[in-house]
Amino acid sequence: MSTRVRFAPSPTGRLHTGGARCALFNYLYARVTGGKFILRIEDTDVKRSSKNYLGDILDGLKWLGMEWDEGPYYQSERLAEYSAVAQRLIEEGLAYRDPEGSAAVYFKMPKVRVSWEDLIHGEISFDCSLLDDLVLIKSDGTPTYNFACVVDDVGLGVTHVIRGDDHISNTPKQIALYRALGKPQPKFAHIPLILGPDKKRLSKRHGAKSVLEYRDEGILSDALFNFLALLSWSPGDEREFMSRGEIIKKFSLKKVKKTAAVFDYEKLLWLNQQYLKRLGDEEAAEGFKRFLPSVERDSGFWLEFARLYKVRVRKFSEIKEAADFFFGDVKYDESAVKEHLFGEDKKNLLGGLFRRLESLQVWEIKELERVVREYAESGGREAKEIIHPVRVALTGRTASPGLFEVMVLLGRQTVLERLKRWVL
RNA sequence: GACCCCGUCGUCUAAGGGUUAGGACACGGGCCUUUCAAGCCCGAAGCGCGGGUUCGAAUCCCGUCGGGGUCACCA
Repeated sequence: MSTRVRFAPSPTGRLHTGGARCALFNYLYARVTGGKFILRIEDTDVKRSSKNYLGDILDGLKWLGMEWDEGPYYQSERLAEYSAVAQRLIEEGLAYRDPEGSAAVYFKMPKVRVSWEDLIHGEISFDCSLLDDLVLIKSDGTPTYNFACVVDDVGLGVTHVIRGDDHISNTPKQIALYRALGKPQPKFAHIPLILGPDKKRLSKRHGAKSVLEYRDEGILSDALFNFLALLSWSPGDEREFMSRGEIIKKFSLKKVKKTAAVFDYEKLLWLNQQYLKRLGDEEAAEGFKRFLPSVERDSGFWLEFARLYKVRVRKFSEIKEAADFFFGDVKYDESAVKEHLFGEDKKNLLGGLFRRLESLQVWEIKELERVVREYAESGGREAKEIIHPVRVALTGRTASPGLFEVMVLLGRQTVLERLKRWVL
């Protein structure tokens, strides 16, 4: 029988990191087993559900490249089914109506010990006599989570329930329901939660943002996919930088750890940079442009710009700060100016170079480098003694891509203009 | 509090009865170099604790401590 797994988010919030990782493991398991990845929307809480959240979830899944094979199914469209099943349980004497007279239906919790062989944790057992009778149908006629979940997992023929550890305590209740329904229970795999730096469950504060926010700050889909896969799972060897194909090929629930993982944003950035620097110049340029003012530059500029910067930032959004001097006037860093541009000597130095550059016909990397080095030599100086001040004059800072590349990208006019400010 | 789950460098992890406990991020140092990155090299850093079992325990068992999760007519 082929595997059927599902991701069943509730549209009461955006697709955050934890949800995305849960979806990912389901997705990977479906792909590695050649089964189906089903999407079900648990929208029975009408008051808290919203169209915006739903959109965020669907867009997030698509952006991460986790296309579902079936669905989305909506629980809000299956209310009649839940009522019918509840009715049947009442008739069989396994459930009863609210004695107070509301429309609520309760399940008679069997006072037995249940256990299951969890695919991640091994045997887990729980004494159901500790549990109260379970509300199946609320007084407003809508089903509760545990009930709708079981009815739908049965209806959709779900074979493996892969979900967060926080559902372990729901599992005994659901197993009791499967038994009452006379249906075989699926395999359960409870995957560890993702924790924040404070070792608490990931919250808004640190990382539980929508996956779309990662997209919007210039994290690559491939990188987040790769990073999420590595939380509580590893292929067993020492590989970390892996394509989707490799991950799908290697994924196995057996290699999923039992321990919760702390979400390390720094490592995500590192992984993202690994992807970024391997990007083609054209693609990288498009990514950078999203965070830059829209200015007219030819494609030659953008390709070179991307080539220089894709190894210097960890995510696209960092370009705004890193390369601001290309797209507006320079913001001079005070201490850099103080160190490299103060004094008569520096001004004379730059003045001499300014005159040589002014008369230069060819504005190319090699030629510029030749001129600067010759100029330095003629004055008995090391090249860096002139390169550093020029860099500060042109970029306002002490760190930038190679100076001659920068000079070419900036263009003759801008270079001479900025240099002139420090001459006299 | 009750119940359930879980403890390997700061973090992500590998190995799992006999290894100098391996890798990665971050951190420190070096090389390269016009600076910054990238890259390469080196370094510091870990089996929560206590008992067993065993010739031998990070690994198995028990306890303890610590962390997390769940205890809704929310999902």
